[in-house]
Amino acid sequence: MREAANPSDLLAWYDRHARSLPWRVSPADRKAGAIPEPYHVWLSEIMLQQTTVAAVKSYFERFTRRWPSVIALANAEDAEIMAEWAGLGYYARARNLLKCARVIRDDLAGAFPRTRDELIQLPGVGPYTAAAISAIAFDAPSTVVDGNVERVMARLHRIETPLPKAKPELTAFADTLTPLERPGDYAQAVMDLGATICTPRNPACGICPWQAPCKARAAGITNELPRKEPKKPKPVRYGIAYVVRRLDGAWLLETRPDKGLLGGMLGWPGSDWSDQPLEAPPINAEWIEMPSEVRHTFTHFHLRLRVLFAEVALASEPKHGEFVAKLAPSSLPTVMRKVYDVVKNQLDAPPTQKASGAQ
DNA sequence: TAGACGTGGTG
DNA sequence: TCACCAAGTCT
Repeated sequence: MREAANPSDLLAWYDRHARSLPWRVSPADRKAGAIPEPYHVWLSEIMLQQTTVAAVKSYFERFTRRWPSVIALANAEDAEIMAEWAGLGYYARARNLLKCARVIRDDLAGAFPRTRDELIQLPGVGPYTAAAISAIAFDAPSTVVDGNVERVMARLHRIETPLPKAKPELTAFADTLTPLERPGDYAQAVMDLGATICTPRNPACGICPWQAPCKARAAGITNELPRKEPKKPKPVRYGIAYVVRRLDGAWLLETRPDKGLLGGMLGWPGSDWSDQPLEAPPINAEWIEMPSEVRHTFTHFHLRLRVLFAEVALASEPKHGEFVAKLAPSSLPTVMRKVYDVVKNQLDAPPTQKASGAQ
């Protein structure tokens, strides 16, 4: 007779195997009375939305070094935040991060709310993040349901309904397991289990603290769960990026509108990304097409960008955008940095023989 | 409610 | 090479 999954077994595993993360208070420190900074918990949770731990680490370090408190972050310029977020993706998160920080500064006396119901009203904070902050920062018995927890619950209970339809059922199962003791550690423990043991492919069932109660393991179908609805194919879109360098080395860039793709981020002027007619270049110039196009895949389409480059005189007046004297490529979203790289490589290449074959 | 919204690592 | 995937939210 199989025993039901026990939160204590998972917590005991977590005590031994918790990952050490820059924003985390270890189970040992927590038992000694340490409490995580709500600011750190909130910032890390926003960054971790649909984003891997490995990608988040350096961003978290840079943000907390530059803005040590939510007030400091609230006082930052929009452009500073967007530039520091560049490369992490889902830029609406950065815009909502600032909105949220300013709500906390202006309306909440600088303090994060403690309950799930209050937290979920903040910009950029949804059901998962509200539960995570209340559990991890305030040790409230909130049930966190992210992709990890969905996968763990689907396997533990052998839920064969495909996602996202199975979500309510999985949430209900997760709810029955959330303990009143150490709920903050428990929330992190389930997610660590999903990230390190109960992985999407080739889970390490042999060392799983919940292997005994796991129904998917008993049935030998761990690799098939959770089931998911088939994805729609991504269309290909085409466009042109116009890269203009002034003779003093300044680059012509524009800040994209807040709404939509790459909203609020710096980017090169360009055509729309579609099979539609092309927009006129942003300045009168002699255009040179770069030998390689830029390919980039977004969540819902593939993009192929032709890159046209021009060098212009100091007095040139662009039709739109503005010249940036000192461009930090790291402040560009990745697709725009790829465009920059193509131009930079071409400009740096030996003018005569580009295909030397050396090395 | 289903689609928009980024990116880098992985098998 | 390429589809899948990751600590989701918003509209």
